[in-house]
Amino acid sequence: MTDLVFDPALDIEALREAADAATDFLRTLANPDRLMLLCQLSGGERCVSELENETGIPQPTLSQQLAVLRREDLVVTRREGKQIYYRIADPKVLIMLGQLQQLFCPEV
Amino acid sequence: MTDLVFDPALDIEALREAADAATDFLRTLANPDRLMLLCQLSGGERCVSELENETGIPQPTLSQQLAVLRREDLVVTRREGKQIYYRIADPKVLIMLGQLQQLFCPEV
DNA sequence: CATACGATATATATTTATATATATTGTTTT
DNA sequence: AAAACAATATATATAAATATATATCGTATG
Repeated sequence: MTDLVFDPALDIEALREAADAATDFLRTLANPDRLMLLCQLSGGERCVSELENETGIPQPTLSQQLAVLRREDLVVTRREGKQIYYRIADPKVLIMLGQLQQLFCPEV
Repeated sequence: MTDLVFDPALDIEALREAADAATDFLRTLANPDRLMLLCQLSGGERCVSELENETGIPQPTLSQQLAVLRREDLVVTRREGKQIYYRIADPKVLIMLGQLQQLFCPEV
């Protein structure tokens, strides 16, 4: 019998609240387009047209998915002339990307 | 400028494949009921009625969400008389639960 | 003011969640 | 062994959320 990963002292309502917060976060990552965008942004900020070239995601889809990431405060933007640059704003994203890479990109 | 979390040598098609696999996994976890069930199971196997008592999730919902976890091979079952016992079958689940606990249950 | 860049709106399709009812499997009692 | 009961699974219907494509709009720059 392994140890509990979640402490039993964390009662059921507390667990449910934590689970709600965690699933909000997970749902936001759980889309291939958004996950790829975050991977690109993990290497530093990018403007929309750069992301479009790097990922091949069509612009309106890109814009919609970036809006989701903005709404969840996972990224922030900065305007420079006509370009809008995106960067990761939540450190949890980088932690989770590192973990996912270990689990799903073992060869790297 | 931080380092890329994902190696650039991982070209875009490879990245997309990894992203697809990762998002399948994330989507399965990205539901409060399923996440709570996995948290309970992280402490060792449980039968359905135990899970029902511990989580308060109504039985048909429980059974449906457990079916999702089975279909994705995240859990396996064992019958003992009338009871069916569930346990975690994929080590990635435990790793991810530990990570989520660090990110979302800092007080524990 | 024309053009480039990006955001927003709308429509449609697909997926996922939730509730209720019913079926299946196994156990216990007679 | 048949009947009654308990545990779990499945089916069906409906509602809600999400994804995807297309079209349109706004803003900044040259």
